[in-house]
Amino acid sequence: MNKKEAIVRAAIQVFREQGIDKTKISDIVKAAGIAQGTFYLYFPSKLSLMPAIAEVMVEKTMTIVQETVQVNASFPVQLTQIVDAIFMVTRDYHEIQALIYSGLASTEHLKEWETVYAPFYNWVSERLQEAKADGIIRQSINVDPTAKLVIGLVESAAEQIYLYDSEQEDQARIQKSEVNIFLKHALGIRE
Amino acid sequence: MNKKEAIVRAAIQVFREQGIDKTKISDIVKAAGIAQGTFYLYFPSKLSLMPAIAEVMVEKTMTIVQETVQVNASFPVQLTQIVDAIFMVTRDYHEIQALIYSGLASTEHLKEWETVYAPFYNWVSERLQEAKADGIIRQSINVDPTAKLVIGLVESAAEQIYLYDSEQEDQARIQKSEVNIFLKHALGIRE
Amino acid sequence: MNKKEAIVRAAIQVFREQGIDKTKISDIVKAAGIAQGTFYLYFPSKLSLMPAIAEVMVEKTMTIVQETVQVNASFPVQLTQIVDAIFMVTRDYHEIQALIYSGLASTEHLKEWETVYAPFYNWVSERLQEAKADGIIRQSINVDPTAKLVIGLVESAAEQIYLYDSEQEDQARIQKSEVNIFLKHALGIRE
Amino acid sequence: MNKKEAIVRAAIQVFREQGIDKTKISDIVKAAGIAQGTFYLYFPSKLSLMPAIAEVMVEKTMTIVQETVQVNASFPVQLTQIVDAIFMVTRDYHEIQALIYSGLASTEHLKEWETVYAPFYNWVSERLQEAKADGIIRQSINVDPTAKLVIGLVESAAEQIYLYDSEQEDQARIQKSEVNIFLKHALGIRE
DNA sequence: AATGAATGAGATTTCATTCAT
DNA sequence: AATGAATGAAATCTCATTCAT
Repeated sequence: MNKKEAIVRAAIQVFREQGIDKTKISDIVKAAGIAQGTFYLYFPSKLSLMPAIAEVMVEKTMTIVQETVQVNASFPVQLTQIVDAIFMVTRDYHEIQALIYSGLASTEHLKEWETVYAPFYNWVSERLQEAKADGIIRQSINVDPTAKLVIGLVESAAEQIYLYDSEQEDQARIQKSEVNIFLKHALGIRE
Repeated sequence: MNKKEAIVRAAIQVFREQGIDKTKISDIVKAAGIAQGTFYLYFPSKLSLMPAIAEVMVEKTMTIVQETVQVNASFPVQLTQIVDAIFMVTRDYHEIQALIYSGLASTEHLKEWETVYAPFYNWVSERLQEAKADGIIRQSINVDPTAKLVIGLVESAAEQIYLYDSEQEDQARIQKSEVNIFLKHALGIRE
Repeated sequence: MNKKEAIVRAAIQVFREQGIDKTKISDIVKAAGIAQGTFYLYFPSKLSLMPAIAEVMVEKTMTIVQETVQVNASFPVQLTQIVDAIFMVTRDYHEIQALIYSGLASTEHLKEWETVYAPFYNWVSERLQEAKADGIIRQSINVDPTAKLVIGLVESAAEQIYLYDSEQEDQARIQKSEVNIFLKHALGIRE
Repeated sequence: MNKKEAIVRAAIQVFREQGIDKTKISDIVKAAGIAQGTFYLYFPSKLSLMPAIAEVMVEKTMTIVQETVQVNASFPVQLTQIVDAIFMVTRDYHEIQALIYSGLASTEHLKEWETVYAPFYNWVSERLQEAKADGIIRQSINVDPTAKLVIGLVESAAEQIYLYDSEQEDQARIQKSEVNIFLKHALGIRE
């Protein structure tokens, strides 16, 4: 069994349950079923876990997105699917997103953050590029920065709902609909 | 002199300088010029400062926004001014925003958060309402949820820039321009 | 209203509820309905309360004893009444007795202790003196030390019961009966 | 080397020297020769030491009693030896007895107290049983409750002397003599 | 006499980290 | 590689006491 992976898994679980600040290394090792000292064979500190956690989270995000978004669907449909996917990830992992955010921010691991998140930005960027090439969205769009804006917009919209309560599916449906309309206009979608 | 206020002021300052994790209560009281025990007269812990800090931050935001946005300007101009203002606040206080976010999230003060942010949401909502009444933006807009989307979008765009480095004015200018165009289409602004 | 008395009353109440160690001066003043600083106008410290509390306790004890013991009763009857009275006091105030004991012990107020308890010792001593004069108990008895032994014996017997639970009336009845027989022989009572 | 035992040993020593109130945990760990944090590995607080201390104290008492009381001596002689032993223990450890008493009383460890004291009660009870079988004491005696009365009587008599001053050997001799006579009659000893 | 906010020395407590096994 | 008891520096927190009002 891979101890490093066990540590990361356990950390995600414990962080979600009690927050990053209140979590002691001893909580993590207990959850991982390993000895206190073993932790230090793999990570020099609590914060150094963050990039590894971030990586796992981005993988999860990508998995959910790719499971949700149909390759052959039209761009407008794909866009609503992306929104669905991001809402889903936010609902299930918003505590982790927050802690990655503040955990990375409070260290010198910041540069790794961009690298880690890059695959998701790129993937959306590519979708936008295709849509632009197909003439489905306005031609004035710069795909790279716009991809980031879209992801930021949707994530923040989802957080506004799920920050308080992850059981808000009614609210979430309304918010998603608002986001879709907002995006349709922002991107100048022609149907 | 109001000690409670002094504590909050000092906490914001010290948190900005050294981050929330590295800040000891003793740093805060030193900066506030009060005795260690006095802190506990007003706050039971470091995290319980968060709602009070959030309140001050929203006040600061409102002040900057109202100083930046001209009352008589047209809505499109006001919108770019709102974007400028949010970027400004984010640049100067992104550490605080991050910590409010994770600080609130890791406690049970979540419900207070909506209340605290409400004035800002409302203010933008009113601007949108006026613009809608004047026929400047598309009539299909629901002003309340859209106000939240707009603020979330701009904040997340600003954070993408300033999270790494608050000296990125060139990058910021480009990002703001992207946001403005994005918003112009999203809101269906007619000039 | 007499503040000093209010403080002593409040202290007894709070000490009984939470023990001497866990009781802060702030708890006492809160219960007494006075300001923190006022305490120090009457007592220089928490432990300096002890002699005053002890005095009140001995008064209570004497009151109960004198209400229970009939002046005209024969000595053997009076003795069982004394046992009843001490059991009663111990049941209701054993926490206080313990804290007076340790409270006085941990200070330099020890000398006051003897003075404070003296009236009770003396009263029992007088009863023994009378009984001796009446030839009801053995003539070899030294009344003063024996009075102390009797009180010590009965108190310790009562504590053995009530230390754990003040609702032990069945157990208490048995124990009292044992004490009475023990004392009857110890004192050489002739009936 | 057993750290838990070292802590209890050190605590008894330091408590005797400076009293329970004035003793800091840091004093205990210093005396035990361990690190501050190690204390918390074994005990959550100063008061939680009490049951462990009580146990050691009862062991010490038993040891002294068994060293003092001669197995082949007649019961009357054994009884005076028991009195001697209890006076000795009280002289040397009255501070500890007081603190066990109030320390146990102020916590929820009360139930353990009976268990801890049981061996001593039983041992005296057995002596009484033998004496009763040998017809040396009155046949109406119930050995178990009487054992407790005897121990309580002697302890309280000893405390009356040594509470104030452990150098009172003259007083102690007189008091012991009083106790012996008192007991001789109470138990109906036939010589 | 009475108040109670403020104090700060000093206690408790935590927990990341080490290291002998 | 793995362990986990032990560490102790460094933090939090308490609360008796003061003192300006």
